[in-house]
Amino acid sequence: MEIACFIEAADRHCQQQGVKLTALRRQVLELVLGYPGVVKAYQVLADLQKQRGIAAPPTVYRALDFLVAAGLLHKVDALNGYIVCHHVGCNHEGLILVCGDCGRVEELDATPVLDVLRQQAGGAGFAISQQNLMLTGRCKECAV
Amino acid sequence: MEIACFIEAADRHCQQQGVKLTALRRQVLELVLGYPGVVKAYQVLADLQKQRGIAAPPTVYRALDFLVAAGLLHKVDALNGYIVCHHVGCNHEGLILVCGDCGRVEELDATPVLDVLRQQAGGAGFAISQQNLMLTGRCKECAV
DNA sequence: TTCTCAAATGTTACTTTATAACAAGCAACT
DNA sequence: AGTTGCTTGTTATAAAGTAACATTTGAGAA
Ligand SMILES: [Zn+2]
Ligand SMILES: [Zn+2]
Ligand SMILES: [Zn+2]
Ligand SMILES: [Zn+2]
Repeated sequence: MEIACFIEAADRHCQQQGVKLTALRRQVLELVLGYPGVVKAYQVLADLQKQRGIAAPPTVYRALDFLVAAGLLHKVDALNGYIVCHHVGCNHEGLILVCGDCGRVEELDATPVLDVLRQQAGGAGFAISQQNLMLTGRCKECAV
Repeated sequence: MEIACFIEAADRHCQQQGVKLTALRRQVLELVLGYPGVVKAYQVLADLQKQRGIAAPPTVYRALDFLVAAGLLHKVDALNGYIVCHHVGCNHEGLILVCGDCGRVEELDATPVLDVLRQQAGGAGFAISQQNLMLTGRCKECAV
Protein backbone atom coordinates (compact mmCIF):
# COMPACT_ATOMS: atom_id res chain seq x y z
CA MET A 1 0.00 0.00 0.00
CA GLU A 2 1.16 3.44 -0.90
CA ILE A 3 0.47 5.03 2.44
CA ALA A 4 2.34 2.39 4.40
CA CYS A 5 5.26 2.81 2.05
CA PHE A 6 5.31 6.55 2.55
CA ILE A 7 5.12 6.17 6.31
CA GLU A 8 8.06 3.82 6.22
CA ALA A 9 10.09 6.34 4.23
CA ALA A 10 9.01 9.09 6.60
CA ASP A 11 10.18 7.02 9.51
CA ARG A 12 13.62 6.57 8.03
CA HIS A 13 13.72 10.25 7.15
CA CYS A 14 12.97 11.23 10.75
CA GLN A 15 15.55 8.87 12.16
CA GLN A 16 18.15 10.39 9.88
CA GLN A 17 17.15 13.85 11.09
CA GLY A 18 17.35 12.72 14.69
CA VAL A 19 13.69 13.50 15.39
CA LYS A 20 10.93 11.19 16.49
CA LEU A 21 7.91 10.23 14.43
CA THR A 22 5.74 9.34 17.39
CA ALA A 23 2.49 7.40 17.25
CA LEU A 24 0.43 10.56 17.29
CA ARG A 25 2.48 12.23 14.59
CA ARG A 26 2.33 9.12 12.48
CA GLN A 27 -1.43 8.98 12.93
CA VAL A 28 -1.80 12.59 11.81
CA LEU A 29 0.46 11.95 8.84
CA GLU A 30 -1.66 8.97 7.87
CA LEU A 31 -4.78 11.09 8.07
CA VAL A 32 -3.28 13.73 5.82
CA LEU A 33 -2.14 11.03 3.41
CA GLY A 34 -5.73 9.85 3.27
CA TYR A 35 -6.69 12.99 1.38
CA PRO A 36 -5.82 13.48 -2.27
CA GLY A 37 -4.84 17.12 -1.84
CA VAL A 38 -5.01 19.98 0.59
CA VAL A 39 -6.29 19.23 4.07
CA LYS A 40 -7.25 21.66 6.77
CA ALA A 41 -6.20 21.34 10.37
CA TYR A 42 -9.75 21.05 11.59
CA GLN A 43 -10.53 18.29 9.12
CA VAL A 44 -7.63 16.35 10.54
CA LEU A 45 -8.86 17.19 14.01
CA ALA A 46 -12.31 15.83 13.21
CA ASP A 47 -10.78 12.64 11.82
CA LEU A 48 -8.62 12.29 14.86
CA GLN A 49 -11.65 12.67 17.10
CA LYS A 50 -13.39 9.88 15.22
CA GLN A 51 -10.42 7.62 15.77
CA ARG A 52 -9.58 8.38 19.38
CA GLY A 53 -12.79 9.88 20.75
CA ILE A 54 -11.26 13.11 21.88
CA ALA A 55 -8.68 15.55 20.68
CA ALA A 56 -8.13 19.28 20.94
CA PRO A 57 -6.75 21.77 18.43
CA PRO A 58 -3.24 22.00 19.92
CA THR A 59 -2.82 18.26 19.50
CA VAL A 60 -3.30 18.54 15.77
CA TYR A 61 -1.47 21.80 15.27
CA ARG A 62 1.58 20.54 17.12
CA ALA A 63 1.71 17.40 15.03
CA LEU A 64 1.24 19.35 11.81
CA ASP A 65 3.95 21.84 12.79
CA PHE A 66 6.31 18.98 13.47
CA LEU A 67 5.57 17.32 10.15
CA VAL A 68 6.11 20.58 8.28
CA ALA A 69 9.39 21.19 10.10
CA ALA A 70 10.46 17.66 9.25
CA GLY A 71 9.78 18.31 5.57
CA LEU A 72 7.03 15.71 5.33
CA LEU A 73 4.25 18.23 4.77
CA HIS A 74 4.01 21.68 3.26
CA LYS A 75 1.76 24.40 4.54
CA VAL A 76 -0.37 26.11 1.92
CA ASP A 77 -0.85 29.58 3.33
CA ALA A 78 -3.26 30.76 0.70
CA LEU A 79 -5.69 28.00 1.66
CA ASN A 80 -4.91 27.57 5.34
CA GLY A 81 -4.12 23.97 4.60
CA TYR A 82 -1.48 21.29 4.39
CA ILE A 83 -0.25 18.93 1.70
CA VAL A 84 2.01 15.91 1.71
CA CYS A 85 5.47 16.41 0.23
CA HIS A 86 6.06 13.71 -2.34
CA HIS A 87 9.71 14.60 -2.73
CA VAL A 88 10.96 13.77 0.71
CA GLY A 89 14.69 13.36 0.57
CA CYS A 90 15.02 14.76 -2.96
CA ASN A 91 16.45 17.89 -1.46
CA HIS A 92 15.22 20.00 -4.33
CA GLU A 93 13.14 23.12 -4.11
CA GLY A 94 9.53 22.48 -5.03
CA LEU A 95 7.14 24.30 -7.28
CA ILE A 96 3.87 23.42 -5.67
CA LEU A 97 0.68 23.92 -7.65
CA VAL A 98 -2.57 23.74 -5.75
CA CYS A 99 -5.98 23.68 -7.38
CA GLY A 100 -8.12 26.18 -5.52
CA ASP A 101 -11.25 24.31 -6.56
CA CYS A 102 -10.63 20.65 -5.83
CA GLY A 103 -7.46 20.81 -3.74
CA ARG A 104 -5.50 18.62 -6.13
CA VAL A 105 -1.78 19.18 -5.81
CA GLU A 106 1.15 18.82 -8.14
CA GLU A 107 4.76 19.35 -7.18
CA LEU A 108 7.37 20.21 -9.81
CA ASP A 109 11.01 21.19 -9.74
CA ALA A 110 11.37 24.87 -8.99
CA THR A 111 15.06 25.11 -9.76
CA PRO A 112 14.82 26.85 -13.16
CA VAL A 113 12.37 29.48 -12.03
CA LEU A 114 14.18 30.05 -8.78
CA ASP A 115 17.31 30.79 -10.76
CA VAL A 116 15.44 33.61 -12.43
CA LEU A 117 14.02 34.76 -9.11
CA ARG A 118 17.38 34.76 -7.37
CA GLN A 119 18.85 36.88 -10.09
CA GLN A 120 16.01 39.39 -9.99
CA ALA A 121 15.96 39.56 -6.20
CA GLY A 122 19.75 39.81 -6.11
CA GLY A 123 19.49 42.96 -8.18
CA ALA A 124 17.38 44.45 -5.39
CA GLY A 125 19.85 43.38 -2.72
CA PHE A 126 17.81 40.42 -1.54
CA ALA A 127 19.28 36.98 -1.00
CA ILE A 128 16.52 34.41 -1.34
CA SER A 129 16.77 31.43 0.95
CA GLN A 130 16.09 27.78 0.16
CA GLN A 131 12.33 27.38 -0.12
CA ASN A 132 9.36 26.16 -2.02
CA LEU A 133 7.17 28.16 -4.32
CA MET A 134 3.50 27.74 -3.74
CA LEU A 135 1.00 28.80 -6.34
CA THR A 136 -2.72 28.42 -6.57
CA GLY A 137 -4.62 27.94 -9.76
CA ARG A 138 -6.97 25.59 -11.46
CA CYS A 139 -6.18 22.07 -12.53
CA LYS A 140 -7.00 20.32 -15.79
CA GLU A 141 -10.09 18.63 -14.37
CA CYS A 142 -11.50 21.84 -12.90
CA ALA A 143 -10.79 23.97 -15.97
CA VAL A 144 -13.76 26.13 -16.90
CA MET B 1 3.74 64.63 1.84
CA GLU B 2 4.19 61.17 0.47
CA ILE B 3 0.90 59.77 1.67
CA ALA B 4 -1.17 62.58 0.21
CA CYS B 5 0.64 62.10 -3.06
CA PHE B 6 -0.10 58.38 -3.09
CA ILE B 7 -3.75 59.00 -2.30
CA GLU B 8 -3.99 61.40 -5.17
CA ALA B 9 -2.52 58.83 -7.54
CA ALA B 10 -4.85 56.20 -6.12
CA ASP B 11 -7.78 58.48 -6.77
CA ARG B 12 -6.85 58.94 -10.39
CA HIS B 13 -6.23 55.21 -10.69
CA CYS B 14 -9.72 54.42 -9.41
CA GLN B 15 -11.37 56.94 -11.68
CA GLN B 16 -9.62 55.37 -14.63
CA GLN B 17 -10.88 51.96 -13.54
CA GLY B 18 -14.40 53.29 -13.15
CA VAL B 19 -14.54 52.44 -9.45
CA LYS B 20 -15.02 54.74 -6.50
CA LEU B 21 -12.44 55.48 -3.86
CA THR B 22 -15.00 56.48 -1.26
CA ALA B 23 -14.24 58.32 1.97
CA LEU B 24 -14.13 55.08 3.93
CA ARG B 25 -11.88 53.32 1.46
CA ARG B 26 -9.59 56.32 1.34
CA GLN B 27 -9.44 56.38 5.13
CA VAL B 28 -8.49 52.71 5.25
CA LEU B 29 -5.87 53.23 2.57
CA GLU B 30 -4.40 56.12 4.58
CA LEU B 31 -4.24 53.92 7.65
CA VAL B 32 -2.40 51.19 5.79
CA LEU B 33 -0.04 53.77 4.32
CA GLY B 34 0.76 54.85 7.86
CA TYR B 35 2.58 51.59 8.47
CA PRO B 36 6.04 50.90 7.08
CA GLY B 37 5.37 47.27 6.17
CA VAL B 38 2.78 44.56 6.58
CA VAL B 39 -0.47 45.52 8.33
CA LYS B 40 -3.17 43.26 9.64
CA ALA B 41 -6.88 43.78 9.18
CA TYR B 42 -7.53 44.05 12.89
CA GLN B 43 -4.83 46.67 13.32
CA VAL B 44 -6.58 48.75 10.71
CA LEU B 45 -9.87 48.06 12.42
CA ALA B 46 -8.48 49.30 15.75
CA ASP B 47 -7.16 52.43 14.09
CA LEU B 48 -10.48 53.00 12.42
CA GLN B 49 -12.26 52.66 15.73
CA LYS B 50 -9.99 55.31 17.22
CA GLN B 51 -10.86 57.66 14.40
CA ARG B 52 -14.59 57.11 14.11
CA GLY B 53 -15.54 55.63 17.44
CA ILE B 54 -17.09 52.47 16.05
CA ALA B 55 -16.44 50.02 13.29
CA ALA B 56 -16.98 46.30 12.75
CA PRO B 57 -14.82 43.75 10.94
CA PRO B 58 -16.83 43.67 7.72
CA THR B 59 -16.29 47.39 7.30
CA VAL B 60 -12.54 46.93 7.22
CA TYR B 61 -12.51 43.69 5.25
CA ARG B 62 -14.72 45.14 2.57
CA ALA B 63 -12.51 48.16 2.20
CA LEU B 64 -9.37 46.03 2.13
CA ASP B 65 -10.89 43.67 -0.42
CA PHE B 66 -11.77 46.62 -2.57
CA LEU B 67 -8.28 48.08 -2.34
CA VAL B 68 -6.72 44.73 -3.22
CA ALA B 69 -9.07 44.31 -6.17
CA ALA B 70 -8.23 47.83 -7.28
CA GLY B 71 -4.54 46.95 -7.19
CA LEU B 72 -3.70 49.44 -4.47
CA LEU B 73 -2.84 46.83 -1.87
CA HIS B 74 -1.54 43.27 -1.94
CA LYS B 75 -2.56 40.57 0.44
CA VAL B 76 0.29 38.65 2.07
CA ASP B 77 -1.24 35.26 2.81
CA ALA B 78 1.65 33.92 4.82
CA LEU B 79 1.28 36.74 7.31
CA ASN B 80 -2.46 37.36 7.13
CA GLY B 81 -1.62 40.89 6.24
CA TYR B 82 -1.65 43.59 3.61
CA ILE B 83 0.96 45.82 2.05
CA VAL B 84 0.70 48.90 -0.11
CA CYS B 85 1.46 48.36 -3.75
CA HIS B 86 4.03 50.86 -4.83
CA HIS B 87 3.54 49.99 -8.45
CA VAL B 88 0.01 51.24 -8.89
CA GLY B 89 -0.93 51.46 -12.50
CA CYS B 90 1.67 48.91 -13.51
CA ASN B 91 -1.11 46.34 -13.36
CA HIS B 92 1.44 43.75 -12.40
CA GLU B 93 1.60 40.82 -10.09
CA GLY B 94 3.91 41.35 -7.15
CA LEU B 95 7.12 39.61 -6.26
CA ILE B 96 7.18 40.33 -2.55
CA LEU B 97 10.42 39.81 -0.70
CA VAL B 98 10.30 39.67 3.07
CA CYS B 99 13.49 39.84 5.08
CA GLY B 100 13.41 37.06 7.62
CA ASP B 101 15.65 39.07 9.92
CA CYS B 102 14.25 42.58 10.04
CA GLY B 103 10.83 42.21 8.41
CA ARG B 104 11.60 44.74 5.71
CA VAL B 105 9.47 44.27 2.59
CA GLU B 106 10.42 44.94 -0.99
CA GLU B 107 8.16 44.56 -3.98
CA LEU B 108 9.27 43.82 -7.49
CA ASP B 109 7.41 43.00 -10.65
CA ALA B 110 6.65 39.30 -10.82
CA THR B 111 5.38 39.35 -14.38
CA PRO B 112 8.51 37.94 -16.06
CA VAL B 113 8.95 35.11 -13.63
CA LEU B 114 5.26 34.31 -13.64
CA ASP B 115 5.42 34.01 -17.38
CA VAL B 116 7.99 31.28 -16.92
CA LEU B 117 5.93 29.71 -14.18
CA ARG B 118 2.73 29.76 -16.21
CA GLN B 119 4.47 27.97 -19.00
CA GLN B 120 5.93 25.30 -16.75
CA ALA B 121 2.65 24.85 -14.90
CA GLY B 122 0.72 24.81 -18.14
CA GLY B 123 2.75 21.81 -19.18
CA ALA B 124 1.39 20.02 -16.12
CA GLY B 125 -2.19 21.06 -16.92
CA PHE B 126 -2.38 23.84 -14.36
CA ALA B 127 -3.71 27.32 -15.02
CA ILE B 128 -2.11 29.65 -12.52
CA SER B 129 -4.37 32.40 -11.25
CA GLN B 130 -3.52 36.04 -10.75
CA GLN B 131 -1.47 36.26 -7.62
CA ASN B 132 1.57 37.50 -5.84
CA LEU B 133 4.70 35.56 -5.06
CA MET B 134 5.98 35.87 -1.56
CA LEU B 135 9.50 34.86 -0.76
CA THR B 136 11.61 35.08 2.32
CA GLY B 137 15.27 35.89 2.35
CA ARG B 138 17.73 38.38 3.69
CA CYS B 139 17.93 42.01 2.73
CA LYS B 140 20.97 44.12 1.94
CA GLU B 141 21.14 45.60 5.44
CA CYS B 142 20.93 42.23 7.12
CA ALA B 143 23.40 40.52 4.81
CA VAL B 144 25.95 38.48 6.69
C1' DT C 1 -38.02 67.64 -8.20
C1' DT C 2 -39.07 63.18 -6.62
C1' DC C 3 -38.61 58.40 -7.44
C1' DT C 4 -36.02 54.35 -7.99
C1' DC C 5 -32.39 51.33 -7.99
C1' DA C 6 -27.88 49.75 -7.18
C1' DA C 7 -23.85 50.27 -4.67
C1' DA C 8 -21.92 51.13 -0.27
C1' DT C 9 -21.99 50.95 4.55
C1' DG C 10 -23.81 49.58 9.17
C1' DT C 11 -24.97 45.96 12.34
C1' DT C 12 -25.41 41.53 14.55
C1' DA C 13 -24.05 37.26 15.04
C1' DC C 14 -21.32 33.64 13.94
C1' DT C 15 -17.63 30.43 11.88
C1' DT C 16 -13.04 29.20 11.14
C1' DT C 17 -8.28 29.24 12.33
C1' DA C 18 -4.73 29.29 15.71
C1' DT C 19 -2.26 29.84 20.19
C1' DA C 20 -1.21 30.59 25.31
C1' DA C 21 -0.60 28.51 29.55
C1' DC C 22 -0.24 25.00 32.57
C1' DA C 23 -0.81 19.98 33.92
C1' DA C 24 0.24 15.32 33.20
C1' DG C 25 2.67 11.51 31.04
C1' DC C 26 6.59 9.05 29.45
C1' DA C 27 11.05 7.51 28.16
C1' DA C 28 16.24 7.84 28.78
C1' DC C 29 19.89 8.43 31.62
C1' DT C 30 22.13 8.80 36.65
C1' DA D 1 14.04 5.59 42.40
C1' DG D 2 15.08 10.42 40.88
C1' DT D 3 15.89 13.84 37.45
C1' DT D 4 15.48 15.78 33.03
C1' DG D 5 13.55 17.01 28.68
C1' DC D 6 10.36 16.12 25.27
C1' DT D 7 5.63 14.96 24.20
C1' DT D 8 0.83 15.07 24.90
C1' DG D 9 -3.57 16.48 27.38
C1' DT D 10 -6.66 20.13 28.76
C1' DT D 11 -8.83 24.47 29.26
C1' DA D 12 -9.53 28.69 27.75
C1' DT D 13 -9.10 32.36 24.66
C1' DA D 14 -7.23 35.06 20.82
C1' DA D 15 -7.13 36.17 15.97
C1' DA D 16 -8.99 36.07 11.39
C1' DG D 17 -12.79 36.09 8.38
C1' DT D 18 -17.77 35.83 6.74
C1' DA D 19 -23.06 35.38 6.35
C1' DA D 20 -27.16 37.71 6.42
C1' DC D 21 -29.96 41.39 6.68
C1' DA D 22 -30.88 46.52 7.64
C1' DT D 23 -29.90 51.13 6.39
C1' DT D 24 -27.93 54.82 3.92
C1' DT D 25 -26.58 57.29 -0.07
C1' DG D 26 -26.06 59.09 -4.46
C1' DA D 27 -26.65 59.09 -9.50
C1' DG D 28 -29.79 58.74 -13.11
C1' DA D 29 -34.83 58.25 -14.73
C1' DA D 30 -39.37 59.94 -14.68
ZN1 LIG E 1 7.84 18.90 -1.28
ZN1 LIG F 1 -8.98 20.96 -9.52
ZN1 LIG G 1 2.23 45.83 -6.54
ZN1 LIG H 1 16.64 42.77 6.78
